[in-house]
Amino acid sequence: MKSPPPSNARALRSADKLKLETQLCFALYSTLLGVNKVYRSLLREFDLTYPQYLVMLVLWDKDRVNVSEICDQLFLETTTLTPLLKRLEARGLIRRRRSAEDERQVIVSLTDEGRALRQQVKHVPDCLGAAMGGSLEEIVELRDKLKKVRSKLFEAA
Amino acid sequence: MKSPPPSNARALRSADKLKLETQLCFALYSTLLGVNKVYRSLLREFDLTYPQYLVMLVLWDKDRVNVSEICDQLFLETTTLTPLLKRLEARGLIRRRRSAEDERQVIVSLTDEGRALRQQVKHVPDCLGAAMGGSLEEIVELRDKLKKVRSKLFEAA
DNA sequence: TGCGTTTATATCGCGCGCAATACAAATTGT
DNA sequence: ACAATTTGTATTGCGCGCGATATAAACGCA
Repeated sequence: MKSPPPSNARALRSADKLKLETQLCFALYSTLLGVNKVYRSLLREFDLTYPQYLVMLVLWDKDRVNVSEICDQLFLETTTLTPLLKRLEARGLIRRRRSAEDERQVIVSLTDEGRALRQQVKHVPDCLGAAMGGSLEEIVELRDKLKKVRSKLFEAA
Repeated sequence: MKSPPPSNARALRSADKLKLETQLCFALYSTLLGVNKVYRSLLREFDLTYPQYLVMLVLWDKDRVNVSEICDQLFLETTTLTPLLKRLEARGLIRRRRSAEDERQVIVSLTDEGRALRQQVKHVPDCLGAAMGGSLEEIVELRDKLKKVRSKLFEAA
């Protein structure tokens, strides 16, 4: 009713910026909670978590990569990936072996079961597209805007 | 070079949909990793995590709410919030008391220290805006598109 | 009144996600 | 050749985030 207009019509008052609905970051955060929720129900039958599924995506694209290359592609730390990879190995989807050329490196490769899984999950991206709604154009646009924000964030941090 | 064009020029082949760079979900996931990274460095001095900060945002907007109302606003489960709230209480920022009217409810309220913290962090949203770049219009547009995706995801799951 | 159901919160177990730290292999500089 | 540095991975500790489960309070209804 009597809310005073800010001096600059495009700016927000400090109090408004502290509101949840205003914040892009919270929209991102809460949307990802929804993404995880959907992936959980989709990947449940394969006994996979979403981060594990992401590692499989990396390997299906390029087999036999070392740990730090997976780190780089997924924006994750070794600390996160080492135990995750061990679980994938225990599950029988991947193998981990020290490189012969460079003993420091651990080469991650797909097992036959890991390779075979690809066919079973190939419908998953479509399931998510359906769950999120929107046209292909909208999805591509949103994705590329996020990538831009992501690169800004990682160079800022 | 010799990649066969799909029957529908706007559609993607199943193999391409399984690539990381193609996926909107991974863009979301990895962008949030960047968001968390920036928030960690910003909130470090206040000894706050990002989810804890979100709870404070809820309380600064409306003091004296029960746990499930915080759950609803943050899209989180009680399971996540109960221990988080205990940590905030141990840190001296909030109080937790059983409601007198309904003994099942736990009413969460700000301490003086919790209320005072608001002034100290009010620059944080601007810091993130700067870290993410982009105009206010772009941010608002991206935020609202994410909200739309979020509502779809939660009704799908 | 009494009994089944719903609601609100809590406990437990597990898998991320990262900072701090450790350590061995590889590389570099002298 | 050897010491210092860098690189690649692993270990530990802690805070989410949620499914499965538990429990007490409130409610509904015969």
